[in-house]
Parts: sequence; structure tokens; C-alpha cells
Amino acid sequence: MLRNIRKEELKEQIFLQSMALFQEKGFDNVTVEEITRACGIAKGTFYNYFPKKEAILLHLGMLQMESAKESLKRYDNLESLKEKLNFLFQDLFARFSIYPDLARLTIAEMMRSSLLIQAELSMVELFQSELEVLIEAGKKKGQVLEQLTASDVAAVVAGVYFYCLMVWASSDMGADEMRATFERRFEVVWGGICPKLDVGGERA
Amino acid sequence: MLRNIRKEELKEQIFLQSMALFQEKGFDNVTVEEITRACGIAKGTFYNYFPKKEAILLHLGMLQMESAKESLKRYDNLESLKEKLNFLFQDLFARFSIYPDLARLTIAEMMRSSLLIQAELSMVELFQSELEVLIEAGKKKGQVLEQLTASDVAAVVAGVYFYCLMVWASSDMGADEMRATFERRFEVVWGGICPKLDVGGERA
DNA sequence: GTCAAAAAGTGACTGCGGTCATATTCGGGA
DNA sequence: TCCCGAATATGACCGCAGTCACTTTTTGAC
Repeated sequence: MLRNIRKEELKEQIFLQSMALFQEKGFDNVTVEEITRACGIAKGTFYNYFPKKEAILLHLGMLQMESAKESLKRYDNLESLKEKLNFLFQDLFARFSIYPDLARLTIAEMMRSSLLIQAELSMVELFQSELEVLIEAGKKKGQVLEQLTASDVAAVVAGVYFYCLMVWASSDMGADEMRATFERRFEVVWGGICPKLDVGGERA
Repeated sequence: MLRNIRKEELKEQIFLQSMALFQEKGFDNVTVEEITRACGIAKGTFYNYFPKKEAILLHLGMLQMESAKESLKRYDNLESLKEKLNFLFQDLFARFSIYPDLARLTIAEMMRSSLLIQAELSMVELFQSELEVLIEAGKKKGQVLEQLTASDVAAVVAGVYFYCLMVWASSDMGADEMRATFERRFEVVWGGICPKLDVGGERA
């Protein structure tokens, strides 16, 4: 169907126009009518593409996660699970800091939707399951304590990550500071995930 | 001022009527006018007591945190930091499961507000700083690795806790299952916070 | 090319959260 | 007891997200 291509193109246009307006005026100061006017369509049409105004933010979050997942492939040859995870998170942080103003809204919306929308799979769960795959692989190579499940480890790591995102987004912390903060905290949990490596590692 | 007592009483009444209606009909199906009608006051008066409709949920969250903090005092004589934290979290989980339907909204609102409201101190930050006090005390007794800061440890623990809350609220998991899940994950991070105790502990 | 059914587009309309100018009540100084 | 400024209450009003009955366009079977 040619129709489907058109549809995707229009969705993309709505998304881009929205982002431009949001950055210019702030999310709350942009009305759906304004967005549709900028796209040359009627207000109702917007809702054929996004169920809510906030869904634009979710779309952004989804794109960022997907592209981070994409870039993860480049690190596939790395031996160390810890390094791999670190690269992944640094990538995600970098992506979020592209739109620092929208980031907090996006993060808020990601969390909100994962709590409130009874969709099959929320973004947060999706993210955790991605992590699980990595961790399971690392576990097979003996980089994770035997008695821990990949699911629990993924949840712990995801928890620390999201908490960092949250605190970052609600403060005036710079992206670099956040990265450093996350690394310190990741180090703490890693001690519980694979203590052996730490003993021979860089710690005093 | 007698006025202040009256004021607190009315605020409490608005809160209680709101909670009753929310539980009966669901948050989204209750209008502010309905709440005020139930209290025998005008719509505008509501906004003298709560800045937004969602602020009711924040108030609930705040009350729960405060009462958990209160009950924490009962555990003050416990020697082990780990146990203390565990009791605290079990307490909080218990409180959230009193209103299981509202819990997810409350949690969502807590996180949202901590991201979006530039208030002096968000609830999440408040919570973390409470944890810090406990952890700092534990550290002085040698129950936390020397090289870790109380702030980082508090953040890690809070991250795991909030993540559990999030996943619980967005699933049909029962309160007991959540508690067990949290304990497992708490065990993981604790391994990074104070590995020594684990060696002589219950693990294989 | 024709036509019917499905898909996509439309914008007037609704309902509600939140505001604000005005009215009412209170409290305490004289 | 009276009066005035401050605190509180009020409800008509506004703006906007989201809906829906209707129109236009597209598609593909014949």
C-alpha cells in the first residue's frame, strides 16, 4: 500500500513540527491546533496519528531507545559486560542531553505511561528486557554471580539508571556530572553483581 | 489563630472526600466540582487548598512517607542497617497496598512532580535525604564500605525501591510478590554496599 | 471507467481543569 | 460595640485537549 508510506510520512512531519514548536515555546505553551496548523491539517487529524498530545514525547523516547539499541551493536565485540552496559548508558545519556528541556518531559512521560497505560509493553519494561538479554549472555560467560537471575540484575541496573535520569532531569545538573554520578553508582551495584572482578580491579 | 485550625480541618475534609470518590469512581471520573459539592463548598475554594487536582495524590504520598518515617523510629534500636532499611521498605509497601488502585496514580504523580515541579524539595529527594541519614549512621558503625558516600548508597537503594514500586504499580503483581521481589534485589545491591557481611551470611 | 466500502480528514462541539474579579467573613484594635 | 483590612469563599468564565458525526479521498474488484 502506498497509503502506508504517506501515513508514516505525515506522522513524521507531525512529530518534527511538534518538536520544533516544543523547543521554541515549551510543551505547555503549544496547542494541538498550533501543531496541526503548522502541518496544514485539521486538528482532528492529529489524533489519527497520536492518541494524545503527550504521545509525541513517548515517540521521542522510543526513537532514542531504538537508536541506542542500534548503537549497542557496535559494542557487541566487547568482552566485558560491565563495559558494554556502561557504553549503553553513556549513549542514552548523550541522547537525552540533545534536547535537555524536553528530556525531563520525555522521561516523566515515559515513567507516567509505564505506570498508567495498560499497553501490552511499556517502554520501561521493554528496556529491562533488552538489558536482560545482555546480562544473560554475560552470566553465561561467568561475569555475573551464579545465584542471581538476569531479571533481577537487569531490574537493579535499570532502577539505578532511571533514578539517575530522574534526578538529573529535575535538577540543573549538567550531562557530564550526571554521567560521573551514574558511573559511581553503577560501580556500587556492580560490586553486588560480580564482586570477584572488583577484588582484582581498580579499587583500593 | 483559630482560622488555621479551621483551614487544616477543611483541607483534611477535601482530602478525605476526594479519596472516597476516587476509590469509588476512579481518579479520572471524578471532577473537582464533584469533590467540592461533596464538601459543600464552591469549586474555586478547592484551589485555595490544593494547587491542582493531582495535588491530592501528592498529599496522600506525603502522608504515607511521613507515617513510614514515624514508624521507622520503632526500629531505631535495631543494630543492623540492612534490617532497618528492609523494615522501612516493607512498611512503605504495606502502606501503598492499602489503596492499590490509587497507588499507581500516586506513584506516578510523585515521580512526575519530582520531575516537573520546580519546588524546593521534591518528595523523591526528601526520601533520599532521609535514607542518607540512616546510611551515614550505619557507615559510622562500619556497616557500609568506607569508600562509598552515603549519598550514592542512598541513591542506589532509592533507585531500586522506586523501580520496584513502578513495576509493581504497572502490573497485576500482588503486594507479597512485590515484597519478595524487592528483597531479592535489595540483596543484590547490598552485596555491593557491604560485601563483608554477605560472606559470613546466609548465601551459599 | 464505475461503484461501493473502507480509510483518512474535518472542525464544531463538549467537558473539565484552572483563573480571577468580586463578595463574604473574620478578627482584633479602638 | 463598631469598623477596617486581611483572609477566605465564590461561581461565571476561559482555554484547550480530546470527541464525533459527517465529508472527502482512496482503493481495488468488476
